[in-house]
Amino acid sequence: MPNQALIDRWIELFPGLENLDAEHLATARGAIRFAQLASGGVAYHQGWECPNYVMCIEGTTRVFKSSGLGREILIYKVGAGETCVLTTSCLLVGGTFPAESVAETPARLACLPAKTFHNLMTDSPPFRQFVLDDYGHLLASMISLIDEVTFRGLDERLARRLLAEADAEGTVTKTHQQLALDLGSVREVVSRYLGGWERAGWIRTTRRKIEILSKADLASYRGRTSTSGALTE
Amino acid sequence: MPNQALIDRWIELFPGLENLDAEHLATARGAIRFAQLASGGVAYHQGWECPNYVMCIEGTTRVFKSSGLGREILIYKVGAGETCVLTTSCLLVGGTFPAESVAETPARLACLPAKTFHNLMTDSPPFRQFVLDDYGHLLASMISLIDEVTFRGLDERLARRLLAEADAEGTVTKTHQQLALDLGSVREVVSRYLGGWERAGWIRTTRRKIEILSKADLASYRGRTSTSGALTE
DNA sequence: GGAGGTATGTGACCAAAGTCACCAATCACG
DNA sequence: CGTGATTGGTGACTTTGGTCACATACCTCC
Repeated sequence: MPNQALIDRWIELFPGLENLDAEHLATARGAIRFAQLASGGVAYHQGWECPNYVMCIEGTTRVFKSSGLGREILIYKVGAGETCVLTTSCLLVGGTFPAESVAETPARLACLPAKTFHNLMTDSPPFRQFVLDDYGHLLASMISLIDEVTFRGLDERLARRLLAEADAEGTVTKTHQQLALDLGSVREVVSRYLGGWERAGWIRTTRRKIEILSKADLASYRGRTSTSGALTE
Repeated sequence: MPNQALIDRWIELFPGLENLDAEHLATARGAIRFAQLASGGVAYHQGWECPNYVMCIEGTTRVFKSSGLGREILIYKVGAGETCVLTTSCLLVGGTFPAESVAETPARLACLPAKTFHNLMTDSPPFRQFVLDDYGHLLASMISLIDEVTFRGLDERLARRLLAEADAEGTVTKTHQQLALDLGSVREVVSRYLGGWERAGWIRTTRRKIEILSKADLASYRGRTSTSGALTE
């Protein structure tokens, strides 16, 4: 894809950028670089320096924390039109990347060099707004992740995850192993719950694919733990 | 305490503010308000609007997420000289407070009204720097919390927590119940581990107090889970 | 110095989730 | 087709951590 086409696509995907004045937008256009990641390619390893502000143009990237072998937990995903918010944190504080980031599908990324990022943060209020909005949303989603991991059962989290991963037809194209990695658990446990739900007629599973038959049952599913109804009283 | 003394104390505690130019600092001084919280007083409830940027002058505040009754998990604490970073997020994104914030000891807070906060964010680069530095650190600490909750045993987390709460003499002045709430667990389990460590001679416990006798043992303690040594290889 | 509140110790039990060890499908590809 | 790799299914077992039910302590305050 020629560079000009990429720039157009980039601007189109991030409408927040249209509020920049001409001068700042020109600066951004001039400095932006594009990178292509194959599926499974590593965008960041834990501990890496963060030389760019990264926006995703195409494909998706998983950002996760990995344990001493075998287990991982998904922190968030970055899709087209979203930014890799952890890079923001690195850039702001000057630290290193605190997690792993790997392309889930082939991905194309727009990278704004740190220097340009900092200049724009200083000079352009709309750019600041653009960056900090995303950041705030990530924080909120991380708090809700902490809440889920601490207080909700794996079954409940799995149900949510299925709904989150489902496409428009209600199909999730993932292996049990991949779901387990998203949740910080292991395959056997995921398989067990899915098996139960299949027997209950809520889903149908085939190799690499899970069809959701009863969105409602999954959505209202609460592990035995739940007192959450009482919360709002 | 007279207002002037509070202002002095505030400026002293937040040296980052000294980089503001005279004009902006004067704006801040003019707008700042002080609030006093009794121990156990609520600074924020989940879902509240966030009308102020909050800095802590004295005492400490716990920011935690609470489950459907009885359980909580500590997200971070705010001590003198620190800011309540979640309020930053609320202010920047315009959302509501996503957790609870309660004074652990009597606390005095400096509050900068949202309007002044936004003006300073726009006009003063040093103020921005001041705010965003803190903001970035919170993300890193939340990721490490997610990691701990997901992959580490409660015993290991308890050991860390004791070390974190210990004063210079190695004494932790907290009840088992309070420790349990910090960790998102329950008293009985905490008591069990403490009992074991007391028998092992690592700590000595008395009512409301835990003395750490062997910092080294606690610090190197790893639940049975640990592959973490293998991580770095 | 007793009464009542607060904090802790503990045993018995249970449930959730991880581990281990297989086996059975399914698929890709030569 | 047939062989090997990937994926999923399942039973048996262990560990961790939460629940319940009490029994003590200890501390405060009249």
